[in-house]
This record gives sequence, structure tokens and C-alpha cells, in this order.
Amino acid sequence: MDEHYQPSSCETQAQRYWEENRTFNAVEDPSREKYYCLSMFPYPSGRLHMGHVRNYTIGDVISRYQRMQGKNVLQPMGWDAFGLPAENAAMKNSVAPAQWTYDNIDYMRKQLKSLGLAIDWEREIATCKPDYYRWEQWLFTRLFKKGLIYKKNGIVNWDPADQTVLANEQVIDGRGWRSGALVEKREIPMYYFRITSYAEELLADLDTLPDWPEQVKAMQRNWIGKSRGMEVHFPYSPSLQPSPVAGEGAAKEVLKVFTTRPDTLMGVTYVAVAAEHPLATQAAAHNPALQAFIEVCKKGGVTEAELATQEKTGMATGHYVQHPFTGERLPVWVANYVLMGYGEGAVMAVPAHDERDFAFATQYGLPIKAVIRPVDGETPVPLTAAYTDYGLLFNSNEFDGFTFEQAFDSMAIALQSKALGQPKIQFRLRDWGISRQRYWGCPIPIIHCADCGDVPVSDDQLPVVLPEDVVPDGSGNPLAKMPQFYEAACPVCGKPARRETDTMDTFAESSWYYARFASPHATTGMVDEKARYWLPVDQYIGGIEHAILHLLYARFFHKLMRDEGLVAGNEPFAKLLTQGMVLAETLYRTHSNGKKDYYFPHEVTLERDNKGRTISATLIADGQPVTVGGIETMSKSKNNGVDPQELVDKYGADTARLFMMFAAPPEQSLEWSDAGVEGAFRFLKRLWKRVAEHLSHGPAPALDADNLTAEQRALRLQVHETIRKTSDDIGRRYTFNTAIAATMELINALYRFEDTSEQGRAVMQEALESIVLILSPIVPHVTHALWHELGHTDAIVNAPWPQPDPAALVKDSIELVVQVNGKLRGRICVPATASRPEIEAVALADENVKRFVDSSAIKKMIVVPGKLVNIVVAE
RNA sequence: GCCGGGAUGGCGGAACUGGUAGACGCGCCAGACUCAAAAUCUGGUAAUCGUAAGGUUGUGAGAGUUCGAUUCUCUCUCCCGGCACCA
Repeated sequence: MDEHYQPSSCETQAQRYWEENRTFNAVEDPSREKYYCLSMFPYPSGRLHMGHVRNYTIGDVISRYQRMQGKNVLQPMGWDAFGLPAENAAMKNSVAPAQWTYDNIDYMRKQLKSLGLAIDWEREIATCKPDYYRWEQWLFTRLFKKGLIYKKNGIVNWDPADQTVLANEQVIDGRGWRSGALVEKREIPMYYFRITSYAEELLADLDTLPDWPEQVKAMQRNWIGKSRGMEVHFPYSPSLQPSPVAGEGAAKEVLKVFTTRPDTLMGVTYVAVAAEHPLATQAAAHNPALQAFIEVCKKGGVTEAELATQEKTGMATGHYVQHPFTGERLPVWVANYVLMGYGEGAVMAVPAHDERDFAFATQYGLPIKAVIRPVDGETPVPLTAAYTDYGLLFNSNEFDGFTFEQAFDSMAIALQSKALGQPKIQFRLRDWGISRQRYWGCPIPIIHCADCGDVPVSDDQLPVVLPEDVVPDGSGNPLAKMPQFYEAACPVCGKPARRETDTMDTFAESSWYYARFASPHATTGMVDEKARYWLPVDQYIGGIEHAILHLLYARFFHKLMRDEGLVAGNEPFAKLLTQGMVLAETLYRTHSNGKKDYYFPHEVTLERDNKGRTISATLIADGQPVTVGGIETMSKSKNNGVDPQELVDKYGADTARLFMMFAAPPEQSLEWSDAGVEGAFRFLKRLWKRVAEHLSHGPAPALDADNLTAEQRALRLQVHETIRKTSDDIGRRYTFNTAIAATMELINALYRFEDTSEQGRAVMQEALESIVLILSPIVPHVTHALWHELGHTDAIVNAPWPQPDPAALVKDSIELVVQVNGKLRGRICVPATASRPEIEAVALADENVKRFVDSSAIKKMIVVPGKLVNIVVAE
């Protein structure tokens, strides 16, 4: 065999073998246990980045391990091909988004293939192809007819200069990213998925997912945000209002609010509504100052983070409502912290018992009325901060002395008797707005007819094909300027009508691709019967950043498809692994104006002291110092991105895969290190060399496990302990880093084992075969070659996972640690069968232990079998 | 602001169920090989006191529970992810 490890030839040969033998083509076979392993498919942004390499390597290791367990494995790949970056690239380079996207897919497919992933490429899909999105349109029409999709107004970011809707990402410090104009909020009609109809089920079914990370389930629970509270109606009558409004008749008769703290109802001193609330609009009609305030509230972005962190401001509307119990006149304020999208867009304010209301009331001199006191004390007067704990009611008339629960129940009865409220379950989750005023997305299959209204496109007219030769210019949706697209006949009456030009949120495509992969060529529906074999996905892998939105939408879509009779089961992903981000060190200089210049690692020299600590960094170009900055996510703007392609070209895919899996466990963030990559490469060379050295002594004889020297037995013990440990690490814990560490330890032991006797070589052969098998899911190319070198004719990809030999794992004696008062004082070796008194005697006989133990002062001894002895003495 | 997560040697990390803190790798130091260098191999490497045996301190900060805490509880600091139109 070649003395030296040559990654490129190993990788070419192994990849050619898999391709020629169609090794990874998945075929439905009910007689075999299936395993569907799915990594989140990439957006075709241009080039693979390290996050992709990490994601797909994790998925590949799991897939290959499951294959070695005898499962019928499916690992597919495709493209989340619609999206905003394609339109941005189109504007920048004057290339149609379709062309840009398809070029990127071709390049990235080649890159993925060079990583040697065990993917069934015959199932590849791209979501921008009509044969994919036509079924999404089909589902849309079904849901529309069922009322699970409806139209209402929604608030968007409007760029008044470019006359276009902006994504949140395109609003920077309240301004449009291209125009720099101050962004405004604007209300436009949009289609919504009624996800709130599934809120209860989406919440409850989280309890059926034991193999999802707890933190992801916690985030989803909090996002859905089920709370039990009270809907309270504050009567609003024209007679309460300033004269210009009286008699206009447009006023609602009650102002509805939702509260989780009805026990504080008697402490309400004002009511606050969102700037977009109809009552605010009405009050502003004759109030220029209020009108101006509402206009200010409408400036700026629409994200919750922005609204929650902005300074709380408000203005009195001059209008009043009545307290439902006392009839007291309460002022109505407009406040910028009240969100129109939540509940009723109005809140009752209890400054004494809500932090935000307290701050607001203090700022505007509104009254503060305490009505809750601690069970065993008094509420301080005056209040210096809101008292938000539960307690007992006071200042609350007939409710005085009640607990929260008592107050809740009796107030519910009192409100219901006056028809001014009732208990209510409220969700934080809002319906999912899916209309996008963009070109590069799946067209919404609706036709607007002057006579028939909004009519879904009929099945025989699907798909509504998106023209692919359009170059957007940043001024709104080009489809709205193309009569050949938007001119259509009404499917009901046949009269000329207008086709909807909005496209769907790209989250829609990524919400059901997992199902399409299970029957990618189905021509009769979203999926066909093959999907029943593969679904649910056994293992789903992707970035933690998708913990809420994508995963919630996919779970929702699965339930929608289930209710259409398309898929079985209630959940799409049985097991979930959320991978951490890939980070790298930044090198920069800060200008006096606060801007930073970032440098590439090759532009900078690092100096270290003789302990390896970095003491200085200088720019090679000018010899002046550079700041070694924080560890941040890889990005082009910070010059700290590492191109996986360079890595694969220089060291091969196996080294890239090995480093990725060794540097950190998958759920943690991973810090890039060039030196660490060298280490991974070095390990593969060491493995190769050890196999070559072993084979230079000729073929190994059969192992005679009962006739081994102590040294040979010891090595065999380590081999089988390594098999046992790595099986658990890879199969159950997904801590690939510790599995690799264990094989490194074993290789180190093999370098120390110089026994070239017959049985020495037999033990070595077993050890090397074990290491090669264990590493084969992680570094499939080099192990493919080494497996042949070790004398096997069949390919390692078809070999079963190794099993530990129980006989090899038997130990005669064990080492225990001896502590005195919890501090380590000695180590003892005892027979594996030693009794507790025997262990105690040996522990007390240890020379160093004796120095710390006065036998008369022993209070007790704790013996943890197989671990330690702790002697507790009086101090 | 709200929700979720994290913090361990010079660095990445290990310690899985409360039981030996620092496995493994990187870096660094020393040695071998070499005319020399690279590569490779061997040994050392938390801090501190000690010739050594061994002692003391030490897992972001502070408290608590326990025979024993990186692990459990509480308070705090900083960092990361998400917040509904980035994907």
C-alpha cells in the first residue's frame, strides 16, 4: 500500500464507487426498518459556508451510522430556492433571479458532492420549480375554501422614496437600506394562514416529542403563549366624549381588553390603545395634536424588539370609557407600547401592579391605585414600584380579601351578569401573514373578480407559473407591472379579472419539503403513498436559529396536510438536533469615528510568549498593531469567513469533516481554528501510517483470544471499551467529539504497542479494523481505502457497526479514589469482587490517607461502588 | 424589553445520573532524527509552594443545600440565538 495518505485519490475513488453502485439511492422496502435523516436544505446563496458543512456532516455521520445498524436510510438534498437575496443580486448584477439561483445551485451541488455525503441525489428538488410549488398552490386553494386562509389588513414597512415594501432586515435604524428614507408603517391587505386555529394542538403535541431539545419546546410553548385571563368590556358611550364626537354614531359601544390579572381590575386608572386602534383614529379626527402623535408612532420599524425597547410615550385621546363595575370615567390614552396585533389592541392599565403601567403613569402623572397587598403585610404607601406578585385584594369593595383565584371566579360571574366580559383563553401566537409584495416567490393562486370577489384558481389551471426572465428594479413588485401575468379570466364567471401579484412567504416552501422528499416525483399530489413509508423524519438537523418560526410552521403544515388526508401522524420530525453556529476570531482596527477595518488572518502576524499566549498582533503591510477581537459568526463583512472549498482543496473532505466533528459537540457553537484543522489532518496521516506499518509485517493470523499476554489483553480491553464508548457517543449522545477523542487515544496506544508476534499482530488487526469501522461515518473516504487495505473485498459502506466482546471487557481489579472530607488523598487498587469492609480496610491502610485520618475521629465512610471511598472525619 | 441558551488552563473542549476537574486536540517548552530546516517520533505543560513526597488554590461573580457541587437552588454580570417580511 502507499506509505503516505493521499486524500485526493482516496476521495475520488470512494466517491466514484458510491456513484457507480448507486449506494445511497433509497428504495421503499416495507420489510426493512427505515431511517429518514434530514438536514435543513440550503438557500442557494452562491457558495457553501461552514455552517452548511457542519450541518451536512452531522447529518451524514448519523445517516451512515444508521446504515451500519442495518436500517434502510434516506438522506435527501434540495434547494430552498425562492428568496430575497436573489432579487438583491438581480438588482446589483442585472441578472434574473432565476438564472442567478440556478447557477448557484449548480455550483453548490458540486461543492456538496465533493464532501462525500451519503445523499440520494435522484430525489433532489428545488422549490422554485413549478412541479414543486404547484402543490403548494393547490394546498392554498384547498385551505382558502376551508377558511383556513383569509384576507385582512396587515402592517408593513413602507419605503416612501422607493415606493416599495421592505423586509424587516432591510430597515436599518428606521430607514430604508437603499434609499435611506425614513420608513413608515403602512396597512395593506394580505392573506393569512389561520395558524391560531391549531394553537392548542401545536402546544399540546410538544408533549409528544420526547426527542426534541427541551429548550426548543420551551421556546415554542412561550411563543404560542397560552394564557388564561379575562376579556373585560369598558362601556364607551358618546355622552362621555367631548362634544365634536357626540352623535357621530361610529363609536363602538364597548372597548374590549384582555387581561391575565382580572384581580387588579379595581386598580385600573386608565385604558391604553394602540396607535392604529379605531378609537384612536376616531379621536384624532378632531384633534390635530393627537393626529400628529399617531403619525409619529407610525414612523419606524414594525418589529417587536423595536417596539419593546423604544421609549414609552403616549397621549390622552380626550375620550373616556367607564369602569365596568364602578362606572368611573377612565381616560383613554394612545400608547406606543400597545401592539395592535395582540389581543384587542387595547389594554387596561393598572399602574400599581404592572411595571410598564407604573412607569407610564409616573411619567404622565396618571393616578396609581393599589388594590393588591401581600398575604402577610401591607402595600407600602406611596408605592415606589409596581407590586406585581399575587396577593389579597383590598380597595376592591365586595372583592376585598379575595385571593387571585377567588377574585377571578367572582369577577367572572359579576362581569358576565352585566354582559361586560367573560373568562377567555388568549394566545400570544398570531395568524401567519404570507403575502409578500415580491417577485421571486410562489405566486398566490387567487384571482380578483369585480363580481365574484377573491376566487381561488381552479385545479386545472395550476400551476400559476412565475415568469423566470424578469429582473426586478427595486421599485415594487414587477409582476404588478406585467399585464401578461396579471390579466386573467375569473374562474367562476369568466369575465376579465385581475390575478393576485403577491407571492408567498418562502417559509411556506420550507414547511413541507421534508414530505416532498419522501415522494419527490409524485405527479398526482403534494405527496403520494411512498411518503407513508418514509415519514415522519426520524432525525432532523439544523441551526438553532430556526427553533421557533421554521419548526413551528413545518409542524403546522404537517397538521394541515394530515387534515387533507395526505400524511399520517401528527408531527413531522420525531427527533431534532439543533446545531450551534460556526464562529471565527476577528482582527480589526477601530477608527476614531468608531468604524472598524477588518483584516484577514493572512494579513496579520501573531506573536506569542513562551507559554503560547498571544501577546501581540501586527499587520504585515505596515507593522502596526491590530486588535484581536471577539469570536463572531463568520461573515464577509468581518473578513473572518473561511471558505470550505479552500479547505477541501488543501486537505480533502475527510479532514474538513473530522475537524468539524471534533472541535465541539454539535449543539454548541464551533470556533474555527486553522491549527485545529492541521491537527485533524495529522491524525488521519497517523492512522494511515499505522495501518501501513502493520501491513508491512504481512497478513495477520486469526485471533486466539484465550491465549494472550497481559499486554495483549490490556490492548484488547481498550479496543472493546472504545467500541462500547463510541457506539454510545455516536448512536445515542451525538457527542462525535468524544468518540473521535477515544479513537485518538486508541491510536496513541497502538503506537506504543510494538508486539509483532503472531497474536500481537492479530490483536493489532482487530484494533485497526475497529478504528476504521468506528471512524467510517465521519471520514468515509480514507476508511473506504483502509478497509480494502486491511484485506476486505466488500466496501466498508456495507459493513455492520462493530460490537464489543463482553469477554474482552472483564476486569480483575479496579482502581478507587480515596477522599478524606471530600479531598483526594490517595488511590487504591482492589479486586473487582472486593466487599465493602475489604475496600474500607485497604483505603484506611493507604500511607497518605493515614496522614489525614485519626481513626478515633472517623464519623462515617461513604463507599461509591467502582468510584471512590470518602472518609469523613471530625475537623 | 421579552423568550431560550452559554461562561471550565494560553486556545477548542472533556468530566453522561451530585463522586478523581482539565480526557482528546491545538499551542508552547524540551529531547531524538537532520549539515540545517520542515516533516516525524518521545516526554512535559492549570496556578502556586516544595529537590521530592506532597500541600494549597482553582470551573464568570456572590450566596445556599450536601460527606462531597463544573453538575442542584437563589441573586447578579457579560456573551450568543430568536422576536413573526433574512433564511
